[in-house]
Amino acid sequence: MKTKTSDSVEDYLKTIYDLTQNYGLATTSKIAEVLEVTPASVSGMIKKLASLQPALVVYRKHRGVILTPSGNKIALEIIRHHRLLELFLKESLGFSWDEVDEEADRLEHVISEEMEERIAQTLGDPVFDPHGDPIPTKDLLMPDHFFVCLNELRPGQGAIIRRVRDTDPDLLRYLSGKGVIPDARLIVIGYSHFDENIELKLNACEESVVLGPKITRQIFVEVLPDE
Amino acid sequence: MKTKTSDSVEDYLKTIYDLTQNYGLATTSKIAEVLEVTPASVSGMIKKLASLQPALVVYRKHRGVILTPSGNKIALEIIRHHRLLELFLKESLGFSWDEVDEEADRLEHVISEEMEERIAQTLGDPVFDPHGDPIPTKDLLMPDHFFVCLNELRPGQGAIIRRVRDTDPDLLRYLSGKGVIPDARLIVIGYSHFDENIELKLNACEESVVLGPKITRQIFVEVLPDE
DNA sequence: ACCCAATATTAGGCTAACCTAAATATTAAT
DNA sequence: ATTAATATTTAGGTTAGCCTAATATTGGGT
Repeated sequence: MKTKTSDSVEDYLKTIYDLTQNYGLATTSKIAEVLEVTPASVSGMIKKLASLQPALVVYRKHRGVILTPSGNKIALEIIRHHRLLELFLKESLGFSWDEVDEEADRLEHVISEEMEERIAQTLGDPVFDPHGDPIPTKDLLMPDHFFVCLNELRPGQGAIIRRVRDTDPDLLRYLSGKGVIPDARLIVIGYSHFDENIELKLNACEESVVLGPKITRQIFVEVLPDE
Repeated sequence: MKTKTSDSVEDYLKTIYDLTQNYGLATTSKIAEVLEVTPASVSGMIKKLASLQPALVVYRKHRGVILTPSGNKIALEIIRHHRLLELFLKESLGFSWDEVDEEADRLEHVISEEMEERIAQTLGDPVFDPHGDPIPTKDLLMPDHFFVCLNELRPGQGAIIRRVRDTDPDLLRYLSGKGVIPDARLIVIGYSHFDENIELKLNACEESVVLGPKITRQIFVEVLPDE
């Protein structure tokens, strides 16, 4: 009977997956920053992950790290847990979207296969979590998602928000206060190429909003055809 | 900012609470058996718990251990988590009563105050978990429960099952198969003082059941007045 | 091409929680 | 009251995952 991978290892694999997807590559210092440990600890753990049987990562010193198929599988299992839990906490217990990430970060390591399955069934095998992040299927395939990054839009373009890829509760509360949430319809009404600010008019709100690139790079939309 | 007590410490405190309640006293070897560690490990941990500031247990060598008020408080917090979770898993996710203990054992350490609160609200501040074990209130008072142990009943007496105080999934499945579950109505139809076996006729079942003392000592009932 | 700043790695230690084996205390039985 | 059996504690060791400080590598700017 193979013993369960530790919470810590699961956290590293999930982080490497996320950074690789959203950042292009997973570096020692980025991992350290996300997990709130020192770079030295990351070096040590990565070396260990690379030398496990089977290896969970491929490691070239000073070059960053990528997941092996085994590592990827575990990462996707945890990410499925995490995203199912986020949606479950929101739908079944009434959590708000800025609170679910933190709670799911702890629960993701301890739920059984059976609980995962029951949650998925209760929610009707959902494809997106409350932030619009895709939920891996039961056989660990990541659903395709073809959304456009909000920072690519220009004045005149209409769109529907599909994904807000950030976990900072303060930011999420700020955004939902302005109506910037998944499924909201908007039109871009301004752009400044100096600071890359984008001004939006949400259908559901009177006031327009100006968002900087740090935020717009985390938001993905479905572009609507011109009227 | 006081740092969270470890899962391990929480497990010890919960176990000491349970053994003290159900067994009279918590000995090193009983704790070791429940937690599936060696008695040597228990000795070590108990010494540590007793020397913490504030102490969580009072320890007299070779005499067993009891909880201090601080230790009791933490134990009750975990037991509240555990029992709320058991009921939640059964009511909201459709788990059966023999599965919930194991799942709750892992979840109890990681849910936030807020999640505890939301679960309690969703369930309407319940007083008993699926096995009939009382759930401590939000301010950590253990509800009174005046039930009689099934092994004290004799032929002719009627009763309603209120609590089945066991966590073994096999036993729980066996009992529910025979109709022996909380809220079931029964009449005692036989007793043997040689082996302390008690024979029951459940209202809901055709067949009668004979249960040995090891089982009847774990079952508590509300005795019905004579007809 | 060189050097410096940024990034990453190694070396050496610490702590929590477990283990085994040996020593000691308690209890029950003669 | 002694002894054997049982229960408990101590001594010493392991492992995972973290830390700090020291060292090494890389890559951009001149």
